[in-house]
This record gives sequence, structure tokens and C-alpha cells, in this order.
Amino acid sequence: MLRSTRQSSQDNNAALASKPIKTGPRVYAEIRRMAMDYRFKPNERINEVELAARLNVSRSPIREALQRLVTEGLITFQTNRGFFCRGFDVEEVVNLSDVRIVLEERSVRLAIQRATDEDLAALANWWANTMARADAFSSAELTARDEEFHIRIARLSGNSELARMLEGINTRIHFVRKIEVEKHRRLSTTYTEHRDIARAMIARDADRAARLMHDHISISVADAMSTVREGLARIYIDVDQI
Amino acid sequence: MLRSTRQSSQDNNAALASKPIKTGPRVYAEIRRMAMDYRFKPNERINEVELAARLNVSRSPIREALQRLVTEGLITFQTNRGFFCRGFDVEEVVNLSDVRIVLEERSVRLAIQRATDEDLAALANWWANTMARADAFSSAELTARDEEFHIRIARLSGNSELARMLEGINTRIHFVRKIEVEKHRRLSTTYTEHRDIARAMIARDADRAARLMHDHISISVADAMSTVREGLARIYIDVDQI
DNA sequence: CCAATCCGAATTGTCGACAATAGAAAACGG
DNA sequence: CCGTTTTCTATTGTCGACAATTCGGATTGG
Repeated sequence: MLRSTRQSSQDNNAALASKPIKTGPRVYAEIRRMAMDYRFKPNERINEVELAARLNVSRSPIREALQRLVTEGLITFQTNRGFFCRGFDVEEVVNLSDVRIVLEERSVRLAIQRATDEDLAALANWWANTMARADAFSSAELTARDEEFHIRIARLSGNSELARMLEGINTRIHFVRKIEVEKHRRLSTTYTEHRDIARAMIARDADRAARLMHDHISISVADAMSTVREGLARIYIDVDQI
Repeated sequence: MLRSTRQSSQDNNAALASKPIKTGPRVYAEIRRMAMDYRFKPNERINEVELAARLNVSRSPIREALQRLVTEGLITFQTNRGFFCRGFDVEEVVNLSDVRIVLEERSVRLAIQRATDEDLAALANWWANTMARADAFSSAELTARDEEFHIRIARLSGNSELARMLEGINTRIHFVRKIEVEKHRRLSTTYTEHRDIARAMIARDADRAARLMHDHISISVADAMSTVREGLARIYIDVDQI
């Protein structure tokens, strides 16, 4: 016998053990992560009912979440045809990275202007700590740390809109970062580059910090792109998960 | 006797005379414009049923549109409390403008690199034409032309993501632009500034174009902000429309 | 054998209904 | 008279249902 969907969704939450997140935001977060990780096949239509069934909710919260993700650029939409996972588009990544570079340069410059010595020291220490424990982290965790380094600087810039946009870009190029991290697991150029950026910030050397940031991003993006072009990166994993 | 809502919405479309736009996108566009023009009282809650009644649709398309507008930064949202019109926040405008400056600088630089001579000539001609007919335009039309000038450059940059972000910023600072246009109706500094930018682009003088763009934006924003701070601008109009 | 046309199944678009929640008003107690 | 608790009302969150549309396969004609 069927229990009401509402009940089952409650049960589901209970089953997830102490996760009292409202279903709306939860659904949004889950779908978002799926899109970030290319868990939908590129360019394939996203079936609303199927997704709804999988997440144990009705189509309403699904559609709301999908609509939001459209404006965030994670998926696309065509009237009467539905939502589509974006394909992996090299030009898109290049464009986003170009934007990212100027925003991150501005970000460090503002942070150098506005952050306190304590803030910058904390940043450097946090990163040093991360570097020291790098081996203990999974690739996913390392990717998250990489992203966090940049986001922390954006926060220190004092410009919340700038931070917001960079976060938006991050979610869209998440996959590229993942490639980089997995590829260079041991080859720790990223780590020293971040360290040097932090040092330049502490020295309040805006031009140097901006240049380091610029190079850091362009090099890693170019590297990731060449990996992609050589077909060495698996874009998505076709899982028959529950 | 009540006709089905679907029918009445069809009738509504027919009544609007040759406007066969689907209701979903139409609703989104209308609400978006309302938000852009601060037709909701700042910081006030947006009542879904009221809005639905006014636009002759059910709450579903309303909510979808509102969700999208949240991610675009035009309105805010709190779980179980609903959607709120953003207040007019000076710091937000300043932050957005700061971002806008770096993006527009990048925009001109890329356009200078990539656009053809014809493209740039067309830009300059179009603007010259606009200037010549400036007196015939309403303030709203002039504002639109101002926005279009910048968007055209963004398109010429060849970076669609850049253009997209600038469009997003534009919708959020639309009100500030409107202030500027209404204030300087006759004082045509904007017109000559745009003209000079176009000329610098034709001359392929990237540094000069970028600098002009930078100054153009910072000056107009600073000017608009002082107008706002002096309380000379009416933020919204309380209309008891239909 | 291929192209165009026509169905029928699958999917989206929108709706009205109901449950859960928040906020306001009323009742209560000090 | 003021602060707290309770009740009530207005609003949001989610759902299932149905209409409109699209897509793929079968059918037909060349």
C-alpha cells in the first residue's frame, strides 16, 4: 500500500539521519550537484517525472530548481521541450575563464586594499595547513579546497557581488578544476602558486598578486583544456544509481 | 459562470491583440520588468496570489518566474516567508558598478581585438544616428539606447558569457541608468563619451578605449549615486494600476 | 526504397486543492 | 497596563490531475 508522498518524503529525510533540510532547498542542492558533476548525459533531455520519482517529490519543486539552474547557466531550457543538460563546451569554458581572470584580478586587488593583516595571515595559514595535509584529502576534497582559496579572497574583497559572480563561475567550471586536481595529484604547482599569491597579498604587492593570479588561472585552464582535447578526461559517469 | 482559467488566459492573449507569446515567458518578462522598474515597494513581500490574479494565471508560472529572478538578483527569497522585492541598496549598486567596470574594460579590449572594421563602423554610425535623433526619444527609449550601446560592444567581444553577465548587471542597475538619463536629458556628456569610445575602438586604441570606458562608467555612477543620496530620485511609483 | 503524413504515447505547461507554516490578533496572567 | 501564550487567519509549499504539445513509429503514397 502506498503512503502519501509527503509522508514518504518525511521518512526519507528521517532516513537520511538528522538532516532536517526542507525539501525545496534540498532538491535544488541535489540537482545542482548532479549538474555540476555532469551526472546527466551532456545535451540530453532531463525527464522531470523520472527525476521527481528519484528524489521522492512531485514535479513542482523539481521544476523550480531546474528553472533556477537555467539562470545559473548549468542547464538549458526550451519551451515545450523541457530542460537539457548543457553539453561540455570548450568555448564556454574558455569564455568563462576569460571573465574569471579579470574578476579574480579585481578580487585580489580589492582584498589587498581592504583586508586586514590578520585576514591575510589567516588565509596564508589556512592554505599552508591545507598543503601540509594534502595527501590526506580525496580529489574531491582537494578540489573543494582549491575553490575555497579563491572564494576566500573574493570574500576579503568586500564586494559581495563580485564574490557571488565568482561562485557562479566556479560551479560552472567545477569539472575543469576537478580534471586539474586529479591530473596533478602529486605535482603541486597549484599549491605553491596559491602560497605565492597569499604572500604577495601579505606584502600588499597588488600588481604582483594580480599577475600571479592571472598566470595561475590561465595556465591551469590551458592545461585542463589540453587534457580535455586529448580526450583524457571522462566527462561523465553513467551510473545506474538508485 | 466561470470559464476555465486556461480559456480565460487564452482570451486574455487574444485580447492583447496579436501577442501570441506563451504565458510562461510572458509572465516572466512582465514580472522582470516590474522588478527592474521598482514597481514593487522596496523590501516588501510579493504576494503570489495577488500577482497571479493580476496577471491572470495560476501561482505556478508566477513562482517559476520569481525563482528565476532570485538567481538573477532582482528579488530575494526566504523559505516559508516568500519573495521580497530587493530594497534600493547603494552599496549593492557600487559593488555591481565596480564589477561592471572591469567587465566592460575587458569587453572593449576584446571587441577591439576581434571585431571587424565594418562592425566598429556600424557601431559608431548607429550611435551617431541615435545622437542625432536624441530629442525624439523618450527617457525610457534613451535609457534603452544607452544600454544597447554597451551591450553591442559586449557582443562584439565574441565572449557570450561576458555579454550575458553584463546584461545581468544591466537589468539590476537599470534604475540608476534611468536616473542618469532623466537628469542629463539635455546635457549630452554620455553621448559624446560613447562617441569617443567608438572612435577609439575604430582606431584600435585599446588602452584609450578601456580608459574612456572606465571613466565613463565611474563618472556616471558616481553622479547617479549623488543624486540618489540627495534624495532627488523617486525610487518607485505607487500605482494603483489595473 | 524513400518521403511525407498521420496517429498515439510520452512529456511538458498549467491549474486548483490541501497541508504546513508564519504572522497577527485575541485571550490570558501578572 | 504590559508581557506571554494561544488561537486564528493569511500565505507559502507541495501535490496530483488534466490539457496542450512534442516526438517517434506506423502508414500511406510515390
